[in-house]
Amino acid sequence: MAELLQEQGHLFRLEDFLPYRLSVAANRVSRAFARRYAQEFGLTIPEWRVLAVVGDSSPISAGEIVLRTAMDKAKVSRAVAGLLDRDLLRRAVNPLDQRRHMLTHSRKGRQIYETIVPRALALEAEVTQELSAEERRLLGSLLQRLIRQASLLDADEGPDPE
Amino acid sequence: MAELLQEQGHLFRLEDFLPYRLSVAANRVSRAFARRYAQEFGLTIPEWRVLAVVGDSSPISAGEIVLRTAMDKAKVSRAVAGLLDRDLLRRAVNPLDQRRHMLTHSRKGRQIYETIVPRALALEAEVTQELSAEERRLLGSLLQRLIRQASLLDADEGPDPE
DNA sequence: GCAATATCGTTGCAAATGCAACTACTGTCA
DNA sequence: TGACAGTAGTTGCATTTGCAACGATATTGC
Repeated sequence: MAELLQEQGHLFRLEDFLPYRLSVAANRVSRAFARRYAQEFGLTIPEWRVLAVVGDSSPISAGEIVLRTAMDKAKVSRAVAGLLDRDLLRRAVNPLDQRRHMLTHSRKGRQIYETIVPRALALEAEVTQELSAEERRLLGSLLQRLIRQASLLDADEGPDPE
Repeated sequence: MAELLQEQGHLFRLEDFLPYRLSVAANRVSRAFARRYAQEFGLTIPEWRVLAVVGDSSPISAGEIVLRTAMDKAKVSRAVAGLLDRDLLRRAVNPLDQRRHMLTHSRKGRQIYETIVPRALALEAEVTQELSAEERRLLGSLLQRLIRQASLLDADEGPDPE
C-alpha cells in the first residue's frame, strides 16, 4: 500500500501548478518588456512603474506610489532617486508635511512617458494577440481577483510587501 | 492642443496594465507560498521547484530540470547543491555520460515532497477559492497561451532565460 | 509646550539573481 | 589517435532585492 502510493506518485505536475505558471508568465512578459522598451530608454522596471504612476496621478508622494504599486518602499525610493538623477522627475517639498515630497514629471520625463505608453500598450497587444477581446478582459479580471485573494491570505500571517 | 493632451493624460493606468498585474499576482502568490510552506521546511522557491520536478520525473538531470522549469541553469545548480547538502536529493553519475548527474529524491527528500504537495495544492485551492472550476481551468489555459506567446516574442531578440 | 510615539523616506547589509567565464567530459572528423 | 568543437554543470562577479535600522519631521497626550 505504501508501495503503491510511492509507485503511482501524486499526479502533481509543477507545470500545471498555478503559482508556478503565474511566475513563469510574469517573468517572460516582464523580460520581453524590459528588453524591448525599458532598456532602450535606460529605465529599469521599477523606474518605469514610477514614471507610469506619476503619469496618471501627479503630484504624488513616494508613499502613495508604494500603496498603489505594491512595491517595497526601498525599491520605490531607489527608483525615484534614479529618475531624479537623470532629470526625469521633479521633487517639491510639501509645505504641509516636509517629510512628504511631491513628485511630478519633468519635461523630459513626460516626453519619455508619452513615448513609452503607446509602446507598452502595443506590447501588451502583441502578447495577447492570440486571445479574443473577451478572453483578454477575462484574464485581467481573473488576475485581479487572484491578487485580492492572495493579499488577504498573505495579510493573515504578515505584512504586505512587494 | 499640446496643452489639451497634457491635461487629459493618456488614460493609461498601471494597475490595469497586464504585465504589471501579472507581476503583482505572481509575487503575491509566491510570497504566500514561501511564507506558509516552503519556509517551514527550510526550502527556497527554486529548491521546492527542483524537488517537485524530481518528484514526477525521477531520475532526471539538471539540464532537463532547466528545460522543464525555465529557470536559469545557475539557479538550478545552486538549488540542487542546497538540496544535496541537506540530504534531500541523491546524485548518481550516469555511466553513459559522466557530465550528466542523475538526480533522485532521498528518503528524506521524498518525505518532504509528499508532505508539501498536498499543502501546495491546498494553497492553490485557497488562492482560487473565489473562482469557479471553469474559471480556474480558464485562467490556467490563458496563462499557458500567454507564456507561449511571450516566449516567442522574447526569442525574437535574444535567448530564453528565466 | 514638550516628551513620547508614529510616519516618511533613505541607507546598510546580507541574500538572491543573471550572466559569462570556466572546468570537465563527450563526440566528431581527419 | 588526437586535436577541435560542443554540452553539462559550477563558480565568480556585479546588480538587484527585501528587510531592518536609522534620521528627520509630524502628531498625540499630558
